[in-house]
Amino acid sequence: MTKKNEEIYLIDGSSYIYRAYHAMGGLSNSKGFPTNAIFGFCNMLAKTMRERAPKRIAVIFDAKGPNFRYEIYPAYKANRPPTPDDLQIQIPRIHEIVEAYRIPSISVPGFEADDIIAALSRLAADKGWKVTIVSGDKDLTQLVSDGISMWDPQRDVTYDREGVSKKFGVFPEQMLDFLALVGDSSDNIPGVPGIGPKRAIALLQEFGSLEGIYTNIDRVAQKSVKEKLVGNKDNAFLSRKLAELRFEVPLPVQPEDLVVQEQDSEALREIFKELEFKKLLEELPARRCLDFSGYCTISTMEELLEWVETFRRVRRFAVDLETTSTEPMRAKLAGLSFCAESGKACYLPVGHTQGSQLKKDEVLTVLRPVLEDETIFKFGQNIKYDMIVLKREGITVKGITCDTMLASYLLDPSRRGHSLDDLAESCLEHRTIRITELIGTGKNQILFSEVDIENATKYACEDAEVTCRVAEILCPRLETEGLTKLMNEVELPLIPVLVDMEIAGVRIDIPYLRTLSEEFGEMLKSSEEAIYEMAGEPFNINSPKQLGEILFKRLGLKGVKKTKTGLSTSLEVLEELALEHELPRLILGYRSIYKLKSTYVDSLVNLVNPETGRIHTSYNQAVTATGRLSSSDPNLQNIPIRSTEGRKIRAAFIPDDGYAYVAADYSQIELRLVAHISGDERLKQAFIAGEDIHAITAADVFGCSLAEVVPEMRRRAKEINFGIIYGMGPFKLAGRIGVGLKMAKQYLEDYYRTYAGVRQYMEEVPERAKRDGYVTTILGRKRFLPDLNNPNKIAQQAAKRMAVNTTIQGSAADLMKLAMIRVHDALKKTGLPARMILQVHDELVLEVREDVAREAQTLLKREMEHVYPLSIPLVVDTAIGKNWDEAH
DNA sequence: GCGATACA
DNA sequence: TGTATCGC
Repeated sequence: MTKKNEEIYLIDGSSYIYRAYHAMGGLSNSKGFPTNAIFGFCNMLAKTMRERAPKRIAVIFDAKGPNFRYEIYPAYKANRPPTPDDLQIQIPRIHEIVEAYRIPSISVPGFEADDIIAALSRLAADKGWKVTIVSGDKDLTQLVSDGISMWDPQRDVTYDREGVSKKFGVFPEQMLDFLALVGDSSDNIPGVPGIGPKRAIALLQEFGSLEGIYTNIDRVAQKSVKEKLVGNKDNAFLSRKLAELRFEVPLPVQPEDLVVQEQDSEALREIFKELEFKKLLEELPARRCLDFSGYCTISTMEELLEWVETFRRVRRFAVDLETTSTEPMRAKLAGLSFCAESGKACYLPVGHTQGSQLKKDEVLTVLRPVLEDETIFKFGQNIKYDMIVLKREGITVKGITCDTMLASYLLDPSRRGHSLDDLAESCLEHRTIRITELIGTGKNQILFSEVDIENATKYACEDAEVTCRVAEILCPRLETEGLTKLMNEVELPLIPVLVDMEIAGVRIDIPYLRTLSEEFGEMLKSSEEAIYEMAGEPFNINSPKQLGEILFKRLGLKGVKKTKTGLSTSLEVLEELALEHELPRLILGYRSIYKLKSTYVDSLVNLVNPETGRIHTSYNQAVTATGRLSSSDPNLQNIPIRSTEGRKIRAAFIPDDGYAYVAADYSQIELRLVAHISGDERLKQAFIAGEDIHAITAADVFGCSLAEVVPEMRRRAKEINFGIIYGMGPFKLAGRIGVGLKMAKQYLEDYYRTYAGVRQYMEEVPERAKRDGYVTTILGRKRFLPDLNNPNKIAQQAAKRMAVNTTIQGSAADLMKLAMIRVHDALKKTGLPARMILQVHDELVLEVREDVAREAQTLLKREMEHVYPLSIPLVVDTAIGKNWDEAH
C-alpha cells in the first residue's frame, strides 16, 4: 500500500560534522571547549527543523570500526589522518543534541552513513514517499531520482535529477561512473589517474557509462586518455565498487519508525547555554517565568505617594525610564518604572499620548527628594542613560549602588551583550518582552509614548523587576570576585562624570566643516577621475567586489593575498600591489579621504543636537575587553591622530565663545606602567631620570651612548617599544621598521637582555593567567582568557598577547578613569568655570573660560599626574588652544 | 598583535 | 552580515 504525501528527511550526520569542523576553525566557548563542529552541525539541524519541520526524520552517522570497503580495498581512506582530539570530544555532544531534539539517529556497524541513507531512501521511495537527503556530499547524488532529492541547507540548494546534471554535468545514474573515473583523494579512492572531472564528464556524455567507455575504448580520440583508461581499468572498476552504495544494510529500524517527537527544549537550553550558542538559544521557545500579576500602573497621586513611602521605608529600589529615543539627549520621557521587591513593580506614565496620567512636573516634584537622596539606594541598568534624561528634567539622581550592565561587564568584560534582555536570559533564564513587540520595527515603528499604557506597564514593570533581581544576583557575585571596590570606586563614580560630559557635549564649527567638506570633495573628485582614467572605466571604488574586478581581472594584478568572499583589497594588499601599479596607491588615498569625509566631515553636522547646538558623543562604559571607554556618534578614537586630514577634523571641535580648550595627555603611560608593574629597574630609572624613553631604548638596544642616537635609531626603538606593548612578533616588527627578520629578532633579543625584568614580566603574566583563568589590571579589573588553554596554538598565542596587553592597556584605562573622577571632583570643588568635554585615548579635554585657562591647566596636570601612587612618575603634557587641534 | 565603529 | 581603517 502506498501512502501519498508522506515524506522523510535523512540527514547525512557524519559528513556535516566533518564539514563544519573544517569550515570553521578555532570556534570555542569561553571555557575553551571547541564548538566548531557542533555549531555547524546544530545550525544545519536547526535550519532543517525550522524550515522543513519534517514529521519523519533521521540523522545517520558512520559507525565506529571498519566497514566492508576496507575488505575490498585495504588502502581505503588510508591517507585520512585520525580524527583530531578537538573534534573527537565534540562528537558525544552532537549525539546529545540529536537526542534532545528527539530525532532518531542511526548507525550500523560495518556500513557507512551513505549506505544506510541509500537503503533507507530506497525503502521509503518504494513506499511512494518523498525522500529528501540532507547533505552536501556529491557522492550521495547517485541516489537522486524521481522520489528522492537532495538538499543542502548550508547553501540552500535542492538537487533533483536536473539539478544534479546542471551542477555536476552528469545525471545521478552516471554519478557512480563519474566517481569511478575521477576517484576521491580524501577517501584514497584511486579512480583513473590523470582523468579529472572535466574529462570524466565529456567521456560519460559521449559513451553514457563506464561500460560504454570500455566497450568503445577504440573510439576514444585522445591517445593519452585512452592509454590512461586502458592502463587503469581495474582501478576504475575498483573505484566504482568503493563508491557504490550498498542497499542491503541490516537496518535496525524501518522508515515508519523514524518519527520525530516534540523536542526537549529544556535539555537543548542546557546544552546551548553551556556551549554559548546564543542565536540557537534565542530560537528556543521563550520561557517567561516572571509573574506580571504584581505589576500596576500609577494613575493617582495617592498611589504615587504610597510608592514613595515604600521607597523611603525599604531604602532601595530599581528605576527604569521609558522614553522616545535611545539617545538620551533627544529622548522625551514617557514614563518611569520602579521595583522595590521581586514580584511587585509599578509603571508611572507621564508622557503617553493616550490614557489618563499624572502631570509630569507634579510627579517629578514628588520623586525628586527620593531620587536625589543618596542614602536611598538605586539600582539601574545602564543608569547613565536614565540619569541624563532625568538631569535634563532637572533631577540629579544620587545613591546609585548598582548598575547591572556595569556589574555584568566587570564580571566578564569580554562577553558581548550586557543588555537587560541578555541578563534576564543568563541570570534569570527569563525571556523578556522585547521592545519591538510594543513599538514594532523599521518604518512602522512607533514611539514608546504611543504605546497603550496597559502594555507599557507590563513591559516597563518587567524591566524594573528584572533589573532589581539581576542586581540582587550580580552584586554578591562582584563581592566574591573581588570586584566591588572597582565598582564602587571607579565605575560607579565615573557615571556622573560621563553624564556631565555627555550633557555638555562639544561645539562644532559648522561653516568650517562645510568648507572642509568641499575641500575633501574636490580631492575625492580629482582622485576619482585619476582612478577611472587609470582603470579605463568608471566603477564604484567603495565596492571591494567591483574594485577586485578592476584590479585583478582588468589590470591582471595578481591577487595572491588573502581571500574569503573573493580577493582581498585591504590596505596590506593594496600596499603590496602599489609596488607594481600606481592604481592601488590612488585607491588607498581615495579610501582614507572618503572615510574621513563620510564618517566625520559630513556626519558631524548631522549629529548636532537641535536643542543644544552641540554634539553629544556617547561614552560607552561596557564595551571594550580591556576596560577602556569607547565612544560613538562620533567615534572619537578613530580620528587620525598624526595626518594633516585628521588634524583638520580636530580643528572643527571648538569651544564656546569666551572659552578655550585645555587638553592634557599622558605621556607614555603604557610604557610607564610596564616599568611599574614589571618592576624592571632599568626602565624605571629611565623614567625617573625623565629621559626620552625611545632614545634610551635606542642606546640600550644598539649599544651606544645617548648622544650617539640618531633619529632613525630612535624611530626603530620606538617601534620596538610599541612591539613590546602589543605583543608584536619579530616578523611584524621587521616589517614595521624595515629590516630583515633576523635583525628584528636580534633587536628583541638585545632589548630583553637589557630589560630582563620586562622579559620576566611578559613570561609570567600569561603563566599566571593560565593558572587563574584571567589577568588583572592595577586596580583589579579582570579579563578572562580561556583561550590560554585552547589546544589551537594560534588561539593560544593570541591569548598570551592579550594577557600581557590587557594588563598594560587595562591598567592605563583604570588610571584614566580615576583621573577623570578626580578632575571632575576638583573642578567642582574649586568652582572653576570649566567642564570636561572629551576623553580619547590617553587624553582629556576641558572647555574652560578663557580667563581661568592657566589655572585649569595646572589643576588638570596636577590631578592627572597624581592620580595613583606608582614607582615611576606619570607625566602629563598640556596645552591651551582655540580648537582641539591647537590644544596640542 | 586585535579591538571599536561605521559603511556597503 | 561582512569588511576595512583607525586606534591602542
